Amino acid sequence: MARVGLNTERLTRAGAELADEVGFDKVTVSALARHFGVKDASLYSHVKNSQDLKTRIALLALEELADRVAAALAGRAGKDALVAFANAYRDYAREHPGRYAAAQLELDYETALGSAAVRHSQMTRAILRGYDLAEPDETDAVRLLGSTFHGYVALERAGSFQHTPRTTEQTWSRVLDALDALLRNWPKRVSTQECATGLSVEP
Amino acid sequence: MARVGLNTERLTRAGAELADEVGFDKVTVSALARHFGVKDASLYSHVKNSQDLKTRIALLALEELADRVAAALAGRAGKDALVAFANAYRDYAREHPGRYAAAQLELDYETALGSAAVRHSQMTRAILRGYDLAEPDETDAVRLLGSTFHGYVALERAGSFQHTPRTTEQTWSRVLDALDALLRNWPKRVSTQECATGLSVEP
DNA sequence: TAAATTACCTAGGAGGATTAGGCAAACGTA
DNA sequence: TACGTTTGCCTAATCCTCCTAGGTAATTTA
Repeated sequence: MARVGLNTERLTRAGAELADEVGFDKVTVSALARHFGVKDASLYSHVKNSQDLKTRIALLALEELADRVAAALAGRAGKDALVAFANAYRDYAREHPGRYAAAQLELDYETALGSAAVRHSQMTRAILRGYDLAEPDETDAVRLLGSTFHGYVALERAGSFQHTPRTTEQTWSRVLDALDALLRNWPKRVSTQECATGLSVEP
Repeated sequence: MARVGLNTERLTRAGAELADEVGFDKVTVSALARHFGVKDASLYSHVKNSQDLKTRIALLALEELADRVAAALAGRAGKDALVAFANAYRDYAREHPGRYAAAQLELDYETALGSAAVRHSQMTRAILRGYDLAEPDETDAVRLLGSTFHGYVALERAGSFQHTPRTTEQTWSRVLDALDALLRNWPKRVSTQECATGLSVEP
C-alpha cells in the first residue's frame, strides 16, 4: 500500500497535461486514477467530484494564460502590445489545446470573479491605453478584441480555415493589422442614443 | 408493444430540442430513449451511436442557421447585409443555445464539406461584395467576420460580458458599426511579403 | 395471406461517477 | 520511542450511459 502522494494540486496539473494529450473532454476521474495507478475512489479525498476537477483545471489554465499574456505585455504599448497580447493568447491555445479548452469551461459567477479571467479583461483594457478611447468605447473595444481573439483561435482549432489555400498565419497577421487600424480610427458615436443596427432581424 | 414511430429524423429533431432545453452535452442516447418512452437499445436501429446522433444534430443546426442567414440576407447589401447576417446569427444562437453549441461540434473534413458550413462561408463572402476587397483580403475579412461573430456569441453566452454595466446590445451595435467602418477602410497590404506582426511572442 | 422487413424488446457487459466504510502509513506529541 | 490522530488509499457496492447480440411482434410487400 505504498502511497503515491496525491494531492489536489498534483491532480490538477496531471489533469491539465492529460487534457493536452487526449482532449479536455476525455479527462475523467478514472483516467486520472489510472495515470497514478490508484483506484478511482482515491481521488475523492482530493477533489469533490468530476466537475470540481474540471473547474480546477480551468482555473489553472486561466492563470497560466494570464501569466503568459502579462509577460508578453510587459514594456509594450500600442500595436506592439496588441500583437504581443494576441500572439501570447493564440500561442498558448496552440501549445495547450486541452488547457485552452478547459479555460472555456463555463464557470459560475463567483468562481469566475475569483479567477484570472479578471486579470484578462484588465490586461485587455491596458492595451487600449495606447489608443485613445473614452468609455463606453473602451468597453466595446475590449469586448471586440476578446471576441475576435477567442473566435479566431476557436475556428482555427476547429479547422474552419483549412478549406482555403491562404494560410492562417497570414490572415492572423492581417487581422491584427486591421484591428490596430480600427482602434486607431474608432468610429464616432452618432449620438447618445444608439443607432439602429441593434435591431434583430427576424423572418 | 405499440410502436412509437421512431426514425432518424425524429430522433435528430427531438435531440435538437432536448439540446436547447438541457444543453447539448446532456443529450444522450439514454435521455432521448426516455423521452420517447423506449429502451436505449431501440435507438441503435436509427443512429449508429452517440457520436452519430450528435453529428446529425450539428448538421441540422448548421442547415437551420444557414437558412435563417440566407433569409435575412435576401435583398440586402453593404452594411445592411452585414447587420442582417450578424443579427440572424446571434439571434439563432440565443434562441437555440443547444443547437448552436451543436453547430460548434468538430466535424471531420468530409462531413464538414457536405454540411451547410459551406453555405455559411459563401454567404459571408457575399456580404463582402458590398465592400471593395480583392483576394487575399477577402479571405482575411471572411475569417475576421466569422471569428468576431462566433467569438462574441460565445463570450456573451458564457456570461463574460456581465461584469460590466454596458449592455451587450449596445456593444453589439457598436461592434457592427466598427466592422463596417473597418471593411470600408481595409488597411492596405504593405508589400507582397507579410509584415512582421505574425511573429510569435515567446517568453 | 405468406413472406419479408422493420420496430422495438430483453439481456448483458464494459466503463465512468460516486458513496460508505475500513485499514494502515505517516505524523505529532509526550 | 511509543501512542493516538490524521489521512491516504483501499474494497465494495450502486447507479448511469453506451453499445451489442439475438429475439419477437407489428407492419409492409408480393
